[in-house]
Amino acid sequence: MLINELAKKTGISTHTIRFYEKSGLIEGKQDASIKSNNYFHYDEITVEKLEFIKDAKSVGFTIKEIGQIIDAWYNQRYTKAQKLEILDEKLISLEQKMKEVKDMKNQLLQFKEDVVHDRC
Amino acid sequence: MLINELAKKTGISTHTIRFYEKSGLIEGKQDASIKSNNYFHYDEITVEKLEFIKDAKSVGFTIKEIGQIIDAWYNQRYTKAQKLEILDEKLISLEQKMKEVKDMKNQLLQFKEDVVHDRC
DNA sequence: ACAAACAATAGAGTATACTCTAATGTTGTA
DNA sequence: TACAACATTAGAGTATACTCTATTGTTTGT
Repeated sequence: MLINELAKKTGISTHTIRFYEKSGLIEGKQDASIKSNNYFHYDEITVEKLEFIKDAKSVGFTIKEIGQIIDAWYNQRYTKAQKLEILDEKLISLEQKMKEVKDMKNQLLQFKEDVVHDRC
Repeated sequence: MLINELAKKTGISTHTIRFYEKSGLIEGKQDASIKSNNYFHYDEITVEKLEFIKDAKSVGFTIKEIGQIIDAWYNQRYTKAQKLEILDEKLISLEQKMKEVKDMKNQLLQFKEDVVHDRC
């Protein structure tokens, strides 16, 4: 599929898709047999990657971190051990994030208590 | 205390503290009785606020959102109902974030499985 | 044939959140 | 009293992650 279809399928703008491509997160293929244009073609894996990027961004991973995770999955240049190391590292940071969110939740609940009982 | 002591106590640079002050998150007081300088003085509440800002930033709240939460706690201009509304809204977004983090954790665990079983 | 829709590229612009520099004035200590 | 350490303000610079504009070329439907 071409970039417009990809954008519609994922809800991510063509501009942002091109930005992600420049950032190395996804990769389209140009069809050498078509000489009249240099349009990029995208596959279902790219759709999957973009969906993953959306989720990963919302939990606070940076473009760089998302790139590492995608590589840990799709890139053949890494060994199994390297891939697992990257994924374990990200899992640890998610555990940390989970704890931070829980603590913040308790903090806000405490704030609510304080408001209710006029302690602020 | 002056800004340098505040910076040391919180581990936040004087530059960043001033940035937070300009952003309306904290507020120092100038002592009118001292005419020779216009130094700002900070209290323990400000220390508390800065500690909170650190935690709130790490869970992904923006400066604007942190400002709302701080106001919900310390600002007298809001009614009790308004304060509770703000806090409830942030609590909901934390629940959402918790779910996203959990889902991402499962996704990464799945990636690990795929790596281990050579499915990528 | 031709206009509307779509494609690529380069580069400029925006928002957020700092981070640093420069200029200038104040305080504390040897 | 010199001078290092600290204070303020204004404004410039940086990093991240987009977002938009302009230009040029291609494809498709009437």
